[in-house]
Amino acid sequence: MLNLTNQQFKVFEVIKAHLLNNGFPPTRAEIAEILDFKSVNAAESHIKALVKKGVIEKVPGSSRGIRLIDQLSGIPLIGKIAAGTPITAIENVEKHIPNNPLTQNVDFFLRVQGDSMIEAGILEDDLVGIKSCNYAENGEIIAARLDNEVTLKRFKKEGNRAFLKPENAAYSNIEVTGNQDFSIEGRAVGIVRESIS
Amino acid sequence: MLNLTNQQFKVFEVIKAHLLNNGFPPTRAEIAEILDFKSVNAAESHIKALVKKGVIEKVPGSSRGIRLIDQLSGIPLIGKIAAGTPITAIENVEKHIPNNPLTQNVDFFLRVQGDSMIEAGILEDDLVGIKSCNYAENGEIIAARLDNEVTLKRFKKEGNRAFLKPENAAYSNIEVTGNQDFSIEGRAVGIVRESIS
DNA sequence: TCAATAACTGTATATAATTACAGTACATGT
DNA sequence: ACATGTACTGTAATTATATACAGTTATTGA
Repeated sequence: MLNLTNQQFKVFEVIKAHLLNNGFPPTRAEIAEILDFKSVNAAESHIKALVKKGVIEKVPGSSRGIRLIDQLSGIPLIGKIAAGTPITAIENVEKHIPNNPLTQNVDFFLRVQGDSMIEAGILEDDLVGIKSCNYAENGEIIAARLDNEVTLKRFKKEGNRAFLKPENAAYSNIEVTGNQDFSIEGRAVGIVRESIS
Repeated sequence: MLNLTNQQFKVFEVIKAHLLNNGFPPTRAEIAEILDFKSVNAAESHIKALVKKGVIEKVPGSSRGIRLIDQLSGIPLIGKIAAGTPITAIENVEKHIPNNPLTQNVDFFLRVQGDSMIEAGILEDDLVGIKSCNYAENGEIIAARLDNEVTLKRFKKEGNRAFLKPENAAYSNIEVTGNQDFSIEGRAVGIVRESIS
């Protein structure tokens, strides 16, 4: 999204706002009027610049033929986590998913690897919606980082010991000790399954 | 949504699809071309009818000046099914969920009641995305209507017998016989879980 | 049987909109 | 010093689009 000049950003915002308020993109003349340009061509050349910079798309010959590329809005989907990177670092982002009412509490999605949570109804390749936080209540399903791997497990305290508990009888509990590099990335608040078999 | 004639509904669907695919509404000419009308005025008069019936809004003088009236866009979420009604009948619709790329193949969502599919990772209160169809391949998870109740089960053929198979050892298979009022509403193509416990 | 509505074709026109071209002015990096 | 980019004004042509009007055919409820 960067590289945009002030004016280009304003034009981008006008397009976005018009879409939100009206349900369709503005014309050059409408952009010019809103930003008080005296020539429609001012809008036109800003649009060309925005296309060049990859933040919008044009449909030539079509009235109002403007599409936002808007890759940076929406909720990031985290694929594999590169060692040593913050979880939402750009290199970890597989794609972005537009916001919608079903995902209002979700900060990012994690794609599930493996079947360790199968008994909680969470299958491989499911997208787990995660709300960022750095603590967890007993019994919550959380995304935790253990020695630079992010894993989804149920968090259990027993006395003064803490465990990451898979929901699959085939796996055993992982005890969290001071020897490990342990941190909580967030708690699971939803699931999206894109295909069913 | 009712009160719409078949053709009016088609026009409405074309507008919705165009918005989803292109980010802006279609022109009269585009609607006419898609639906194979030879006159743009066919589209125009359907639009007028849709406005009259309150499902779209027009911005006079504006190219592509069509807005969907909110509630009817998006994907219907079906709660309880009233006996004897078509599944997507308006009285069955709990709310509408905005379209998004994760739900591109979904015609409607069903809210899961009960735990009969728990071993397939489908839990109570999950929203199951359904793609409408009236047949099923062996082994697919389908939404089927049996004597005016809609149920989600795995469809199994064995020889010339057909079964609806729960994915929960506590339940037993249901055989589909000619004595029942049986029909297939669609097949499951996705899951959304709004909360996790 | 009449009026109303649906569902179109076909023609026409005013206006909405894109887009090219010709300028001006200023800033920046090479 | 010069090309390149930003940021506009102004004009104009072509095309895209909305929308009115005049018909036709078929269906439906009063």
